[in-house]
Parts: sequence; structure tokens; C-alpha cells
Amino acid sequence: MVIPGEQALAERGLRLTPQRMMILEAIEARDDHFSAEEIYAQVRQRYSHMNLSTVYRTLEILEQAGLVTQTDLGDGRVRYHWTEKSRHHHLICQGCGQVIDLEECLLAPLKETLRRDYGFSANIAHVTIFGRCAKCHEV
Amino acid sequence: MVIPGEQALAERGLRLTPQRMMILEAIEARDDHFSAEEIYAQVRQRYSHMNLSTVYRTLEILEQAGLVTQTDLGDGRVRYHWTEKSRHHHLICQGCGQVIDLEECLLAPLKETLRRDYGFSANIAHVTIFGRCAKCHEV
DNA sequence: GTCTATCTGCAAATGACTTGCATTCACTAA
DNA sequence: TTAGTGAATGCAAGTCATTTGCAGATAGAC
Ligand SMILES: [Mn+2]
Ligand SMILES: [Mn+2]
Ligand SMILES: [Zn+2]
Ligand SMILES: [Zn+2]
Repeated sequence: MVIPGEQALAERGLRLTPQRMMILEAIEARDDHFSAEEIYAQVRQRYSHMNLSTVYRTLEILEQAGLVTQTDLGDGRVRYHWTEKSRHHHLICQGCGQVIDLEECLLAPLKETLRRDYGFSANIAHVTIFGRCAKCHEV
Repeated sequence: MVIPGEQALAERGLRLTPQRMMILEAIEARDDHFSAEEIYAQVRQRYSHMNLSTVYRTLEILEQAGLVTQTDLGDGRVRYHWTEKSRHHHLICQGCGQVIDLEECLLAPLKETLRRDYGFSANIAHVTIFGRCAKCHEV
């Protein structure tokens, strides 16, 4: 069983520990935006000795490798997303909580402007923008 | 002595306490991006009984009133800025730490797109975008 | 002046995340 | 195969900005 994440770890000279393999398996089974705590709980169902610190440390590595991206969905914890599953951004209404998904390309013009005018390579792979949706706008 | 902030408080039916007046005075004397702790320290030089919780609670109120805007400059605490002093955004290089200031209008096209295509009124008054500056790009 | 909901002060709590350190173990080179 | 070794894990404790519960104080209304 070859998991894409395992190859990425090997390429970077990182060790393929059972813990990392279990975390990778858990993450790749998900399509949503997970927190460290959620992955911890998920893996613990099959391996009750999983450690939360290890999850945090592994997620940090995966993020550096570009396998997952972070975003702040406004609930006070970092949420991750498996990069290859879909590239997108979010709008979140501070009135009703509605979450609108945006295509990746929506931020392309901004990214291009920053690169052209400032030589700045913006790290905006997975952004959440807060505001008010049409329904909640009048409030 | 009439401080603009005081009027805004009155208009919202909020009380004009000595603590709030001192915090307003401290904030309006600043042109930079201050944290709650910094305002606390500043006010305490003249009124040693100032309380940190009061500062946090006051800043929350001022933010709701639109008198200050928040941003995350990447140092693990919320930083505020007196709205009327200048409207801008930031680029921060994760390589060398350089901070580039952006004119407010740089995000206008994005804001307009979100409003037109999604009916979404984005709350992006004071944004910090992380990435790599031209010098640090090759790394 | 009186009244009362709002504010403040204080101390304790929160909670996501980090860290120090001893132990274990995945890789590598012989 | 087998040591050898630096990297990774487990655990418990720490961090620290921010929040909160509550009792007492007070701004503003009448
Ligand atoms: Mn997402
Ligand atoms: Mn700013
Ligand atoms: Zn809404
Ligand atoms: Zn740089």
C-alpha cells in the first residue's frame, strides 16, 4: 500500500514511522477541514496510544511539505486540508455562519498584482475571508 | 477636550468611564500597531490602577464601533490600529521579516468581485498577507 | 439624590499549542 | 545482519494571550 504522503516524507529524508503512516491514512480519508484534535481522535480509535503532540508535530511537517494547507475558519483552532483534494478559499458570513467556497483562481489576480508590483510571492493557498452575506448585509 | 472616540461611544449608548477615556487618549496618541498589553502599559504609567481586562474589553468595543481595526502581524497577539489614521494592508516576508505597507485600494478589486459575484460584503479593512519578498524568493 | 444596568477589578480559568527530556526506533553503513 | 546514531515519540509540564465569573463600584437617566 503506497500512500502519496509517504513518498513525500521519504523524499525529504523524513522517517516513515507507524505514527506518521496512521496520521497520513486518517488525513487522506477525509475531505473536510480537520483540526489536530480531530485527527488525534480519529487515529486513536484504532491505535489508542497515539499522542497529541505527535499529531501536532506531524501536521507541521506535512504543512511544510505542502501536503496540507492551513486556514482559520474562525473557531479558534488551526484547520487543515489535504492539498490535492481541492484548492479553494472560503467566505464566512459573520451574521449567519454560512460558508461559501471559492475557486482557487479568485485570488489569482491579487497574487499576480503582488508579484508584479512588489516582487512578493504571496502564500495564499487556502484563505478565509470574513464578512456579511447578501441576506445578512442589512444588519 | 473632545476626543472623537468619546462621541462614538456616546452615540452607541456606551458609558464614558475614566478608564475608557484614558484608553482612548492612549490609542489616539499612537500611529503604530499596538497590542492590548502595550496600551495597558502605556496607560499604567499615568494611572497605575488600570486593569488589563478593561483594556481588552474596551478594545473589543472600539473594534465593534469601527474605531480601530485588527490585524495579525504574526507575533501571536492581536494588533490594533486607529482606523482614521490610515487605511492600509501589509505584506510580511516570512524569510527576512520585512514589512511592506499596501494602499487600501489594493484589495478593492477583490472586494468588488466578491460583492458583485457573491453578494458578499467582505470585512477586509486591515489585512496582513504572508509570503516571500523578492530577495527571499529563491530560498 | 436615587436607582439600576453597565462597568470595573480581581483572581482564576481557558485551551490550543509547545516544549524539555528520557526513551525508543527508523534508517544507514559496515 | 547488526550495530550505531540522530531523529521521533510519549509524557507531563509549561506557555501565554485572552476570557470569564462575580462582587462591588458608578455613569447616566429620571
Ligand atoms: Mn478550505
Ligand atoms: Mn496596519
Ligand atoms: Zn449570512
Ligand atoms: Zn524577505
